[in-house]
Amino acid sequence: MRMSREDAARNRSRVVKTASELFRKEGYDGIGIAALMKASGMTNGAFYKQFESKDALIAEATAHALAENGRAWDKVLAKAGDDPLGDLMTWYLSDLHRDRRDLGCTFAALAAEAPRHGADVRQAFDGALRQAFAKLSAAGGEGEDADQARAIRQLSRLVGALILARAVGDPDLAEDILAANRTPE
Amino acid sequence: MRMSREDAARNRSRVVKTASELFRKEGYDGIGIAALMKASGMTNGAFYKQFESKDALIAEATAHALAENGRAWDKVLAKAGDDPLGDLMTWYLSDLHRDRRDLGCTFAALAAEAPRHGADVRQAFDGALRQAFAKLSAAGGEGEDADQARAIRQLSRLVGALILARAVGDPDLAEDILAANRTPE
DNA sequence: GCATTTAGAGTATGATCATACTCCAACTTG
DNA sequence: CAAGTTGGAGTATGATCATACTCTAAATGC
Repeated sequence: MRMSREDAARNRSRVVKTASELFRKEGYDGIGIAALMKASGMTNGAFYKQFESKDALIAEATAHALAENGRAWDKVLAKAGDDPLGDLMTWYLSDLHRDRRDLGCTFAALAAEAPRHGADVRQAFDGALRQAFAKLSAAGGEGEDADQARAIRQLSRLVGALILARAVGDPDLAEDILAANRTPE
Repeated sequence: MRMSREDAARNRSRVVKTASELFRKEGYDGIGIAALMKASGMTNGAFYKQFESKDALIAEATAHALAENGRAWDKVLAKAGDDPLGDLMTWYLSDLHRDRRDLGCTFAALAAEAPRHGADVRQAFDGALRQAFAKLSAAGGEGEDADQARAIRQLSRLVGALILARAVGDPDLAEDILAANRTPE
């Protein structure tokens, strides 16, 4: 039965949001259209009225997740004290962030799968990465926005640390990895 | 038709080796038993004579890949000059390594998928990570084997950098990420 | 307010998934 | 050399995959 334009748009957004969380949690290949639509409160029949293909949803959900991550960074930086970089790292390397892949950093959750996907997905990573570098650079202070290379190193380290801490079986080792990385350089 | 014990063992090893490469390239969910066996020169019918399940192969192939990576590190360190850490980083962050996911670092290729898999897979990562930390610590010199935390930071950064460089669409950005990380601290 | 459009449900498609059989030639064991 | 064993081929299973239909009630456009 037909919905109003508003309802339909709301439903569509819900699918993108649900997909952005389930892809982060289960991987792009780990969740199918039927399960995705069910988790969004609809049936598979509705999917192709809203999206061209699963690949199209992957691109859109990835961009959505990356934008949401960017807003989360801004929020942390907005309420940061006199050491914004330290606050950002503490938050990023928290146990909570380690345990919530579905709502956490998309770089850590999905960047490793990006090489197997289309140009639109990769370009979303390009843009989000450049923004993250800029924010880290600004938060670092010292050389103002000067040292982009240092920001690149810092983000690389954060992403690697979160991925490794999540991969590990021994919780103590996971904690060691996070703790060792809670330092600016 | 039955093979000799030796032939059967050789076939089994070939499946593990092929799987270790194809899992790294396509992800654990990105390749099926039939395709895997075909790539190993056999048919799916033979698979369950050698392996308990796909999960069992995942654990074995992951351990194999990690062990092979360890040997590659040893080889690089063995022929290193007076800056073993620098040589290791240059090799790890090379364009060649970025482009060959199938033969490259298993941390970068599969650690992001490990949280969705069994204890045996995660434990393989535990052991391989501890070995990598020890090798980095030794290669770093200075405080001898003292500073494990620094080794953890270095590996986190290497793994993150390789993942991000592979994810990106713009080749210049990928190169910037690799270049910025070719520095010891 | 009637004709047209459409979002979503329901269902069908053929491919591929992991797993489980049967069958048999050739190996191993005695 | 005969009997017993087994690795691999071939094939079958039922589930799930992405995608594509039909149908219908309700929203929109005139």
